[in-house]
Amino acid sequence: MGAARAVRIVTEVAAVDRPFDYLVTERTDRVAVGDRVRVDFNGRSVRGWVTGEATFATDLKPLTKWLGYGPPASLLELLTWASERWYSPLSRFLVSSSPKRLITDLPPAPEAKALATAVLSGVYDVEPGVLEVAPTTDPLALILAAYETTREKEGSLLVLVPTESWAGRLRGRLEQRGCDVASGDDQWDRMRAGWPVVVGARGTALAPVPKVCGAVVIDADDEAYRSTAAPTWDAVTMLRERCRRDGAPLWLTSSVPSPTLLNDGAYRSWGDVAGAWPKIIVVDRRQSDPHDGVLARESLDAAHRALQGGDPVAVVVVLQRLGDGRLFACAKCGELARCGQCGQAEEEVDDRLVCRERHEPRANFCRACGATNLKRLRTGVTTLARDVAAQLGQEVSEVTATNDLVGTLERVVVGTEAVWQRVRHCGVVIFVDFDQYLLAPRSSARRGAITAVGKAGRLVGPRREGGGEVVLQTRRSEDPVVDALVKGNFDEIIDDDVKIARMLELAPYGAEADVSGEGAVAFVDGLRGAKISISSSTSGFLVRASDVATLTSALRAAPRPLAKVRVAVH
DNA sequence: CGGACAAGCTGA
DNA sequence: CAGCTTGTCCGG
Repeated sequence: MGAARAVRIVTEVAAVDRPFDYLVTERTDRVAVGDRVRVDFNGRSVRGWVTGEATFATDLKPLTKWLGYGPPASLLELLTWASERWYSPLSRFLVSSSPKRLITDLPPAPEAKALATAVLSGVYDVEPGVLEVAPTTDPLALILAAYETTREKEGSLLVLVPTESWAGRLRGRLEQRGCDVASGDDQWDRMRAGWPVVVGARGTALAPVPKVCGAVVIDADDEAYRSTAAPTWDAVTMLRERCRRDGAPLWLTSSVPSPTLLNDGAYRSWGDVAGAWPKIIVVDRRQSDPHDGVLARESLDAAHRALQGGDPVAVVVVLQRLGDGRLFACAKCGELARCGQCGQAEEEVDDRLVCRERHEPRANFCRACGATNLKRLRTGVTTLARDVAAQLGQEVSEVTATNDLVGTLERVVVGTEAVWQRVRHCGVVIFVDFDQYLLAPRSSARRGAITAVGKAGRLVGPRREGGGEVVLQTRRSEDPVVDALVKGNFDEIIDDDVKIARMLELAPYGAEADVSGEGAVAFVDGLRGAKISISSSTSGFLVRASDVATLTSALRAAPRPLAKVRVAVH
């Protein structure tokens, strides 16, 4: 009979974010750190996790039952770090790296096999770090290179892509080349057993592999890598920390690396960047005939060229609707109505022009030529589709996130950015109103504009291979973003964004958290005295600090009010 | 979170 | 003052 044993338990009850000790009995003596257990907690039976060993005491209650495997012990420290980093109960992260169904058996993991030499011939060494990669460049060679360089080391290679459907396709391609891949919640047991490769979306950053030997994140700036629900953790920050702890290399790709991604480091180009961007045609709508329809003459020409080709879907027309705001432009000279202070698009309210921030409401006239005749520019997808159909003399399919129509699309598709999900290839993508990106009231708008063109590029193919075309209809042809897209060179944009982030102390040169909910006022009140600044925002408060550590320690030190508070640490 | 128990409110 | 609501505390 061995010494009596006790373990530390964190329960599923997220509101009680603190461990409790329980006694290990004969029927629960197989428990290990990380495992799922059932305990009697204040009179009710709840599930929990073993987070560590505890010192024996006589007044402890016994564990009720061993339920199955949970995250490996080696992952618990990272999860604890994450709960502090994003101001969250530990149980939230324990759930994220636990299986949906209980797992009581683990399969033996295979060894990481060498790739066939035929496959390897196209693979070359790539140093870890941030890689600038054109959107049409196939990342498979990079992933295979990462696999080959880490294969002999102990642990699993994590490969992240923005969507599950991409992960499914990538998985098949890696298996074809001889990799043993685990992906999806139904293969949680394989990950827990330490499968050589794990492929998936955001959640893969918390895959229950015991050790990471390397990680690759494709399109690391994609918004899909950040959780929109609290805790608002992001896969890149998580993997940086995970790889640092496991001494594993990390490869991050992006077509326009953000300051956060660069994180004070440098980036290198991978492959032919400029030539792998699509061919761009800029159409300045200030100069086009005002009697033209939504598509300018040059856009119509490009559409007709595409319709000559064999693509089932030849033409994609994209309209990004950002809120209900409408753009106004001068009916005479075509210049956009923009705020003199912030440069954002203005809209008409009570016969006056105001920007979103209501900086300086002003009389209804054009700054450029003084004309008082302004016209509304924005249209919805349905009216746009009708106009495009009339202009091209073709049947048109509408694609938006809400109308997930199944079946075949017409050769001309009009829609929001939901089209990237529906169409795989086409001859031309036309952004009817590219200014919607350029003038979006977000600091990341410039990169958002470039990313959107990159997604369009995936449909039409790279310029070097004589792919299709991307048409940008704009009133801001002189914009540096448009210029960079035409050249396929984003160095200036990337450097500028870093300078702006430094100047404004945006991430990674400063840290921010949104505080909202009923108890936000009381919570923010309790933050006084800490080295932080507090300002009100649309949803509540914006709390800022010089760095993440200062921010999270201030948040943790503040008393939690009874009313609900949502804290989103960026 | 949710049960336990205490303190406050109400009505015949 | 029973019977109910609302508040506060605490869990191993």
